Amino acid sequence: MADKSSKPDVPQPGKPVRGSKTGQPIMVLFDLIGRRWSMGILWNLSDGNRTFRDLQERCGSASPSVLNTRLKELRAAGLIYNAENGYALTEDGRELFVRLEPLGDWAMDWVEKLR
Amino acid sequence: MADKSSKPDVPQPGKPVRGSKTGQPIMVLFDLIGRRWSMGILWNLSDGNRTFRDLQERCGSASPSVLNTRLKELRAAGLIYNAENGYALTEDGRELFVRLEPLGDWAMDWVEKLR
DNA sequence: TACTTTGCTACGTTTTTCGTAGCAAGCAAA
DNA sequence: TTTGCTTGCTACGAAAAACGTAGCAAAGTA
Repeated sequence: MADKSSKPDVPQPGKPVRGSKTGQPIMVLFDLIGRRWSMGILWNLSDGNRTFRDLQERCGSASPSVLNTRLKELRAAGLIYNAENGYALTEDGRELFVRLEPLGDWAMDWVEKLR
Repeated sequence: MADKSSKPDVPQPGKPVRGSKTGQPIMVLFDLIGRRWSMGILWNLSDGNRTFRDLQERCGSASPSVLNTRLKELRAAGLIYNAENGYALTEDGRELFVRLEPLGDWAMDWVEKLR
């Protein structure tokens, strides 16, 4: 594994790999969680551990390869870890989730309004 | 393969174009804002109107084409609008930002910890 | 032992994003 | 009026990311 000849794949957390050059913390965070499935993964881990397959189902159309990439990224960033019975949020991950949670209720109203 | 002469480009809000099949509101929202630059744009509009160029600078490496796409998406979703002096948050956009704001302080601590 | 589930990797194909290069419109001197 | 600047965007080829599917080793189950 870790074939360096073809894929860079997993970005290092803390360094703005790609994205905002400013280096502002919020932008570093956005660069990490502002990707497909990242927030969905965190959201789905919030109420208990989930296996890879669980997450695949809950994240609808995420292919196993991207899902795997996202999981590695989030793990490298210290937001999730590999528990015995699947993936789980770390303390940091839970803290982040707490800040994400209010989006849930708001999204309901917003989607409602759009229809 | 549909029409080749024009780009689909702008997804319709409210319909999970690509992404989560579940249709859960939060996933619809994540599908919109969980893309490169989306949250950064909202963040940068929070403290006043910004021109296209302003946003380009603040969003570091966003190319004008993606930036334009993101702006169209957010506008279609009713989160931003085209004011006389640049782009601005709508009422909904401001409401969303309020829920995003706590991430800023947390990100500072988090990035600090990572170093 | 054989079968199933799980967690992933490989890999070829689409989609997205990037990185320029324009270009029309507005403005502001000259 | 012409010239030159800035702004908001579009075009387009190239690179990177995401997709979809196949497949495989390990662990669990019958």
